[in-house]
Amino acid sequence: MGVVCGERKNRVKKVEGQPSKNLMAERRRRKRLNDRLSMLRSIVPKISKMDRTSILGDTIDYMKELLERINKLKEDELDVGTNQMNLVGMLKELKPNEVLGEKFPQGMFDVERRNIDTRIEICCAAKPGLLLTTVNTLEALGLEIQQCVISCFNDFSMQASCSEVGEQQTGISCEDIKQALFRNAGYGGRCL
Amino acid sequence: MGVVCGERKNRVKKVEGQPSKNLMAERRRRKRLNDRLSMLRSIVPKISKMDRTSILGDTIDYMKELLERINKLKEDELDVGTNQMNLVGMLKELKPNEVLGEKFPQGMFDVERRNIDTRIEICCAAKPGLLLTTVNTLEALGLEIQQCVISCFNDFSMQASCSEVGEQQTGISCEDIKQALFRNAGYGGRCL
DNA sequence: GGGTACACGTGATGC
DNA sequence: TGCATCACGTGTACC
Repeated sequence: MGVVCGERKNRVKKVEGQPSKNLMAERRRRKRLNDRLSMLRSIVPKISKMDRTSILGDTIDYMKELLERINKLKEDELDVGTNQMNLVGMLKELKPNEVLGEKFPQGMFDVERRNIDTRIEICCAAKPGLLLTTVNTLEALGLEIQQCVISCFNDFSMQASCSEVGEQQTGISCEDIKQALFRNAGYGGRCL
Repeated sequence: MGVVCGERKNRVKKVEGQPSKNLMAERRRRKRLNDRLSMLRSIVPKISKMDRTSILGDTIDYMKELLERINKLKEDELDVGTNQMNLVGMLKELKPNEVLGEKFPQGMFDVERRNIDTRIEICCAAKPGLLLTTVNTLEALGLEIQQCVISCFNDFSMQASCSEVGEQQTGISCEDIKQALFRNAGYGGRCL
């Protein structure tokens, strides 16, 4: 139990000069450890008790909480990320004309029928009066614009859903409409 | 120097039964502390050394890193949040007609000049042929549409930037354009 | 061998 | 008083 007498002095006599150095080193070590502990205590916001054990325990809890918050934030960012992708996709779908030049040097004209609707999609180079003549052409073909989104900045883009008016139901084909719009836009009589 | 003999026993004789209990308590305490330290070491991913001091130091660094990551994520979320707000704002600006009914029962017609541009903003109830007549009206007034976004779903919305053509510069006032568009949309001769 | 880090038992202190 | 925690000096193992 640590109670020893004479013979022990002989055992440790050769390290007589050492203890003081070891003592100082141990003191420095304890100081470093306590400093780190103080830093930890100053960083962790929720300290239940000033115990060394409690400090470490609270630190562990706090780190777990931080990790959870990071996971939550990452999930949220993923969500809004996809949402933003959707919005960007919508905008791109709305006006794909900004990248028209490389993809459709001759413009893009698409007409198709869905039930009673005639869906028209145009994307071509803009020029003065094109909007007016296009709307005029559609009316002349007996197509009434029900819903549409039009934008003309660098290019002219139009997406419209039309219904046929008057008695001339099915009197005109999608291809005819397409050719009429194509010519109206100033291109030749043939399109891709 | 820790080397003591008989007389020391006498000094602590009154607490003879105590040391063993304190000893066990101290052992338990040390064990708890080491357990927490092990948990910390298992949680923190980057452990430079197995030192107690290093473990605490690495824990501190890791916590700071986690806090930075949280701040980064929060900033990002704020950014995409505002970006999304911008996009939503753009879309709302593009077609505020969806909420037209409550806000502008008589439609909204705005015309103003900016340098050589005439900016027109219309938001009113949709009706067949309105797009055509509106474009026609603008042309009749000597206004050539340079840039525009038009949408007609539940309501008709148009934002256009026009330039005056021909020799009739400044021959027409913003108010005149406004009244013309207002009448063209089917309303009376007066608008808000 | 000199240096470092840890575990240990112990005394002191606070509640 | 009893119980828990801490600081301390020391012994010892590892490079």
